Amino acid sequence: MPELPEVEAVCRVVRRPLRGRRIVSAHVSRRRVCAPQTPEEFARAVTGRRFRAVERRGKNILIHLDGVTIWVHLRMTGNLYTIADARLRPVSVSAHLVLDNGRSLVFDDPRGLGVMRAIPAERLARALGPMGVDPLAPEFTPERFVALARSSRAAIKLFLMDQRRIAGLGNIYAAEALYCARIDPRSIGARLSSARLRRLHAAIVAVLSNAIKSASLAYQRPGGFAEAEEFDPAVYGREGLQCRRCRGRIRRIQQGGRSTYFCPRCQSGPHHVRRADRIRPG
DNA sequence: CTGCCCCTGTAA
DNA sequence: TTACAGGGGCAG
Repeated sequence: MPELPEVEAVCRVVRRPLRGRRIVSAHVSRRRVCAPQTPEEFARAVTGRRFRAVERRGKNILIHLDGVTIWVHLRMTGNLYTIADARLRPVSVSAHLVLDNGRSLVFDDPRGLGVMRAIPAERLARALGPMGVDPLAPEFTPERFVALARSSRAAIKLFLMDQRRIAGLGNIYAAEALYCARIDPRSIGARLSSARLRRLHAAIVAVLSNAIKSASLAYQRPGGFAEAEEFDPAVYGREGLQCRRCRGRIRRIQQGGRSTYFCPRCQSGPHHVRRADRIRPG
């Protein structure tokens, strides 16, 4: 379930119980989670090391030990938390680390799509691959955003979700930000005015900051944030329902193989490229 | 760009 | 039973 706000919440929650602790042992119950490393290699790489810092970059969690970083990506259903007794861990746990105070850090992931790998410090940047600017970092300025968006010929929602451009926006908050800024998700970035793009920039920051607040509050107990979720989307998952702003009807379309929700009445655009606008090849 | 894959759970 | 799910990587 996690997008940037939930990943940030996970980091905040896990920071305190890990502070100063050492890893006594590591156990992988789903080989895929640390592939292409073997569970043995993973365990060897992290056992005995001490926690130094927990950092978020986009939707990635970096748990820095001395000399090695545990790279965690929660994907769709991953969750990270500590429990008092590893024997009480749920069956959906992909891996767990036993700490020197007896507690355990568990990577709970029902769908098993998540990733937890040990990366030596010198190989970290390469392992993470090309990553865009984090929308909550100071470098995420309106100017930078406008320039980025202006250079994109993709539909604006796909652009927002491209982690190589902006790291951290996912399907929910991309849709919510576009709704907030009243921009049609099918709009082409390069064709949007800088005024509208600046509005979108502000919307992204506002939507994410707000979501972090509710995610941090909601995510306090093991078991996940799903049931505690207080955040109620304006468009996401509301197909057929009434728009709260204009009483239009929320629509669902497909973009990049995923659902996009928006209000066709109050989210307008320079629209997706129409046939008539295209220049004939040849 | 699209479609398919990874995997499991849930709802219609 | 099918469709869909807030992730991303890959092939075509």
